[in-house]
Amino acid sequence: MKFIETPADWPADESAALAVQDELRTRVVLDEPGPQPGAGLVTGVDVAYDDERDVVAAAAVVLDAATLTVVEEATAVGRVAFPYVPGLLAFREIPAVLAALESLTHNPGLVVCDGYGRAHPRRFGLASHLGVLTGLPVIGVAKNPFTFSYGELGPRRGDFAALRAEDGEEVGRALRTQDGVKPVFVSVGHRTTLDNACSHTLRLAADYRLPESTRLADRLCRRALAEATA
DNA sequence: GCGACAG
DNA sequence: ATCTTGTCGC
Repeated sequence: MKFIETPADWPADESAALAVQDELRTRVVLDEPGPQPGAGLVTGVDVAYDDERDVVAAAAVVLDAATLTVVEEATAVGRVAFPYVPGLLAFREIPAVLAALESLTHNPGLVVCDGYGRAHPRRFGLASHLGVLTGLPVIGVAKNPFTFSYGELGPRRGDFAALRAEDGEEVGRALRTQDGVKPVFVSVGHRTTLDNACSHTLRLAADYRLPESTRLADRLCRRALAEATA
């Protein structure tokens, strides 16, 4: 377990955070295919909060992409760095996630996080932000649609519908990972294509609606929070 | 101006 | 995210 250090220059308010997003968004790389689905390592990251006690816990779980076997786990705990503001989630989660990722001994490979990447009001959600700061390929898999809408999609695993911005651009996809179950919302963060992001998501969600990486990271950060709070 | 709104 | 019991279904 590692202690979370919030960067000294972390934005203190919403307008400062917006300025940071505006600057960093230009550094997102979208012309790389990214890791091949099913090969190498995939790392799930997640964060849990106890706002009452101002405590945050993050977890990073490294999986073998082919077998979905756990290769390594890391956690970090500390103080909450930013309030939850829709559109500024990254400022709340990233210091904790970075701390967890930094204590890993393995190269994370593809990082999978909760939330969005390009499917964001300013095209710079958590997955994009994390990607730019680490240089790693990152995708975002969210449980709920944000401000974007999507059309009807088939009922079977693998069926999907585009998540489109006002200008018609496809910023992500609503992807059905299990037959007859509510879809997840996939978008590119950094250094991957949307097609590959969806392929990875489907492979990781072999048995449940959510990717195994997120399920394991979620369990681990909750456990770390409980221990830190106890 | 008001509401909606990833985690 | 988090607060929380029972309950419907395989």
